[in-house]
Order: sequence, then C-alpha cells, then structure tokens
Amino acid sequence: MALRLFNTLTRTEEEFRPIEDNHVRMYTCGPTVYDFAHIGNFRAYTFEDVLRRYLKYKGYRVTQVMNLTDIDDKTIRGCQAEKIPLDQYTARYKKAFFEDIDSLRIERAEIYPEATKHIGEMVAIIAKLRAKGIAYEMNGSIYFKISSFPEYGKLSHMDISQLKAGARVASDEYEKEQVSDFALWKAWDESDGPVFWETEIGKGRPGWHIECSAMSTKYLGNHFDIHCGGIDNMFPHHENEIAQTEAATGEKFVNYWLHNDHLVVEGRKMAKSFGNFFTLRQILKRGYPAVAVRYLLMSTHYRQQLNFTFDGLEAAKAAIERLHDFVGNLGAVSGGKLNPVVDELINRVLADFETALDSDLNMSAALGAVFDFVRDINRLIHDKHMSEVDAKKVISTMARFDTVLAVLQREDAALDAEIEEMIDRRNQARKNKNFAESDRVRDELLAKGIVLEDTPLGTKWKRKL
RNA sequence: GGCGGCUUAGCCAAGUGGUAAGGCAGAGGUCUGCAAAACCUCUAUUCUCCGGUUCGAAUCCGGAAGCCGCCUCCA
Repeated sequence: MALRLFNTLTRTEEEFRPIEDNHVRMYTCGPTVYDFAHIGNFRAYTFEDVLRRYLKYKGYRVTQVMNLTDIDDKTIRGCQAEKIPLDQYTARYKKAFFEDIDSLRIERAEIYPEATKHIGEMVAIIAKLRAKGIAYEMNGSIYFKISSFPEYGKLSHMDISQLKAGARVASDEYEKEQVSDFALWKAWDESDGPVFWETEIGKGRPGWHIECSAMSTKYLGNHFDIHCGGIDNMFPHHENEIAQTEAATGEKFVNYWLHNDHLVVEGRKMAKSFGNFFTLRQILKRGYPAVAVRYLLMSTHYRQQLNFTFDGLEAAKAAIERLHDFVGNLGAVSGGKLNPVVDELINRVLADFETALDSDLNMSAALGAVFDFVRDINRLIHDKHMSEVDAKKVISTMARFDTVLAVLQREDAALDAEIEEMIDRRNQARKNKNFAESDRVRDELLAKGIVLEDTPLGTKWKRKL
C-alpha cells in the first residue's frame, strides 16, 4: 500500500510519490540554538523522526536536512548578555541539542547546516531577488515585496489584505512599502554589536526565513519532496520561504508540506507563567526515562494537539515495560511445535501496522495493532502453543516495528557483583524456605531498581525503567 | 476583527455513515511460598450540549458552550 500524507498546501491527504524514484529529500525546520529545547520542540523532531524512519521502513532512501539557526535576535541577545562571542554561545546549545535528540533516539539527519556558515548562499538569493525587482532596499535593509508574488498566502490560506496589524508589527520600525513585506536582510545597527557580515548587499545579517531557502535548495535542490515544521511556522515562516524561493528559482519549491500540531501540558498551553514549561532535561531530572518521553510524544497523531501529562508519562513508561517484558518472555520460549497461527498473526499485525502508518502516520492505530498482537502472542505462550522458532519470528517482527518505534532497546547495564551476590543469597534463602529473608532481599533489590521474577526456568531479573 | 483545530471511560487515545481499537489505572480470578510477568473476566447502551438529515450518526448538516492555536522571526 502507498503512504498517504496530509499536505497543508492542498489541505487533503495525498498519496506520497517522491520526485526521484525511491529517494526522498526532506527539509525539517530545526532549532534556534539560544537555549535548551523544550518538549514542544521535541514533539516536532520526534514526529519528523517517525516520518523518516517509516520512509526507510518502506524502502526509501532518505536525505534529511535540518537547519541550526545560530543567528537571530535571540542568539544575539544571549551572547551579548554573557559577553561572549556568538559562536561560543550557540555552540553550547548545539551540543545540548544533539545530546537531547540522542536520548530521545531521534536518528541523525544526513545534514545539519548552520545558518552562519551559509551567509554567501543567502546573499546570492537576495541579490537575485533584487535583480528581478522583487526585493527592495530601505535604509540598508532589504525586503521582499509581497505584492510581486501573487500566490502569496497559498500555504496558510491567508488573505494578506485581511491581516490585522498586530502589536508586533509596530516593533519593526523599518519603513517598508507594505507592512506585510518581510526582511530578507537586516542592516547592522549598534545593538548588533560585533555580529555582522560585510557583503555585496551591505553590512548586516540575514532575516530569518532566508536561511531555510538557501540551505534547503543547496542540499536538496530547488524542488524537493517534503518540508516539515510546527504548525506555528506555517505562517509566516513557510509562506515566506515559498515566496522568496519560488520567486528566485521560478520553480515549484516543495511538493508536500507537513505540519505538526502543538502540545499542551496538563491541559493548558505551555507557558513559563503557568509553571508548566519543561525542557527535556527538566523531565529527565525528575527521573523519567527519555524513551517514555519519546513514546508519549509519538503516540498521539502528529496533527492532533497532544496533552502532555505526568500521568501520561507514567502510562508511557508502563506501556514500554510491557513491550520489553513481551520480548524478554519470548526469549525464554524453548522447543515446542511450530504453530501456523503465529504466521497468521504476524502477517496480520504487519498489515495493520503498515495500513495505520500509511494513513498519514496514524501511530495510535499502529500501536493498537502492536498491542493486539502482544496479547494474542502472549496467549499462545501462556497456552504453550508457541515454539522457539515461532518466538524468534515474533522477535524479529518486533525488531522490524522497532526500526520505526525505537522503544524496545534496553539500556541495561550488566549486574554488578554486589547485586549478583544478593540474588544468590535470596535464592539460597528460598531454598531453605526462609521467605522472610528472601522477601527482604527482594525488597532491597527493588529499591535499587532491580525487579525479580521467579520462573520455572529460574530467577530472572530486569531493571525498572 | 480574520483564519484554523479540538471536545470519545478515572487518565491518555484510535475510530469520519452500519452499531465504541489500544495503552495506563482499577476490581475479581488462574499461576506463585508470597510476589513479578502472563492469561481469563469485568470496567462508555454511549462519544460536550441542542436541533436536523438518514432505515441507521461519535462520524454528515445547523446552532450553542468550552478549550487550544495562527494573524511578521514561537515546534
């Protein structure tokens, strides 16, 4: 079956067809590296990770580009506050960003271009737009003339003439021909301090939108398959990207625009004033495993607003433990007669999983299929209708799912000598029917995060998530 | 003011015309020295509310209420 994706451009679900056979080129809006990213940011990156993993699952080769915005108002303000160079300031948050996505098991994109290393490419586009008469200069800054791009608004379905002149417009004191014209290049002023580039279009720094146009087309070509981002970037950011890129190249820019909805925390929008604003690091500090955050972020359909709660995080943790136990228990199945029902169940869950994800990445439905499968197989194990060969097939099916889900891999360290000694001591006590002692040792181990299971094959242990 | 989305059990969340997936939590049972894991049974006659269309609506239409967004640099 074919993958279908909801395209913001057309507001319909469309069958996905890459431009190049079997090769998908996608651009995903990345972080502005001025602070630690919050869980809302990671919802976007987790969604994009699921997308790229599922594309690969379907056999596509993926080239993903994710930008690092390391020059904008906030990074300038930040480095000035600390009185350190811009690159030194942003380096800290670039490093943190990669640590965070690693802990969430977000696969690395192929390319992470940094805005500050692509000023030349941006200048080239701006110069081209100016030569075409689509951009104009005003007091050293350069603006894109929206009236010269009749299709402006086609992504967000906004009618520019209806836009309310908001408070934020007033803060942009430059004299533009039209309020909705946006900056391609910002002339240097004193508040920028040492942050500027001397270029053929003047002394200053790029506007925000231009970096994405410059870096996406550099690495993916003028026309590529997918562009993702948070729903808030739809307007104006992506709308402006389309305008400036298509005006410059004369070609269609992107075929499929995908936008993830925001998350709210405990039923309210995430805001520092509500005390419900969390970075990933803060969540981890509270003792939750990153993989539970991953599960929670991806388990709701990406175009649905997600309610992030600590109860939900506990539930996510428990759900992952069920999956871990499932795979662990399969490993203990030995001998037995081949059961053809297992193949039927595998075929069914593969079909259901893929149908769900093909349908605009319906992860909730896909997980539902996986858990149905878990219950059905557990029943066969319980009734002793599973063979070792069957169990191995189930394990590899789960591994296949996990190339998309990425929640199965355990981070169990080996037991240290002290804990092994405790387990031995407990088993000795059990043998002697000294259950008071054995239960005491078990509680002690539990306090260390080690859970014991006494099975017919002996005592098994696992680490709590 | 313009535009968009959402409201399904205690919590999270699928389902978009044919009689309510799944996860978590909870109750009872089997297994176990006791647990754990697993299995079995139970847990929404009903989908925010009010109308309408239809043989049939959580699903379509109209209205109301509540919540969340975007409207110039916020994922």
